[in-house]
Amino acid sequence: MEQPPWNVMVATCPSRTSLARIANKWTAMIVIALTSGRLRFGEIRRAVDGISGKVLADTLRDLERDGIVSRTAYDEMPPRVEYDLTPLGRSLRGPLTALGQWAEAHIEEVEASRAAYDEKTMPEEISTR
Amino acid sequence: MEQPPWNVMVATCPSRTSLARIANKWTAMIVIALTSGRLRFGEIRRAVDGISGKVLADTLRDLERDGIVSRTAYDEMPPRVEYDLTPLGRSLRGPLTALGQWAEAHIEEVEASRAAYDEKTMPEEISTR
DNA sequence: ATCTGCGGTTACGTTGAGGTAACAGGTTAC
DNA sequence: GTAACCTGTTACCTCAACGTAACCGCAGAT
Repeated sequence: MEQPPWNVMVATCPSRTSLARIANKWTAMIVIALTSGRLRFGEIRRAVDGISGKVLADTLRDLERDGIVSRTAYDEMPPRVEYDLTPLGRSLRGPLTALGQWAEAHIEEVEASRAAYDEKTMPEEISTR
Repeated sequence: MEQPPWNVMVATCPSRTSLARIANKWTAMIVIALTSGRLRFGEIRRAVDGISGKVLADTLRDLERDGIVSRTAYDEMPPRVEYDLTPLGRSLRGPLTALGQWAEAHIEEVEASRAAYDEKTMPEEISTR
């Protein structure tokens, strides 16, 4: 395999648009949700607590367009559509679940750091306890 | 290690704010840039091509607040400030560099998928109606 | 001394992401 | 029949992220 000329650190490189798509909280949560298998729209919406229908629809469309997620619409009534990770999308599970687990594992450290930072930079007013 | 009660899939869980911070294109690129070692503000700005001074300053401040990046200001003239990954930040290098490499490695697949998607969904010409 | 240049930061205006709520359309209940 | 309901999508409006450009403070040049 040749070394590709693509470089996300170059502003005009197309790979940066791809990085922007995958380095995104909604993308991360949707991919994490789909890790356990294919899901319907409503199921993803319930799995990714707090996501609005619009954002979910938009993000899924972008992910489908980029070949990360597959969309299968069944012509029945009421309408049913199932989403799944493509092989390409499955290759993202590792890094993205790692980010999710990192956020959960280190939130206490992060919050402690935030408290120390705020204490140091802001005059002591609220909190103090 | 006990299993933490934190869960990024729950909208109100504090870990989600942390996920939002790290699942971000600017964060990813800055961490990638700092992977090779500590850098000054201007050096990061040159490394992360196209980032504006404001966004770089804001993102670095947030990363410092979260304990991911350390900031060392030298009291000399002209002013000099160096940024480095903390141990916590170093634990992000793996997943974030993986995302960067993914973007570079799969951009051709992604672009092909986009082209196919656009071809399929958009008619050749705009149907004037 | 004043002028110029650079590193880091901040004020302001614009754009685009995201939330709200209504919609399409078929199926069931009446 | 039609009225209510369910799934996925879309129109509209708000607000925060982002880029532009000016700013601040001092060193070195003139």
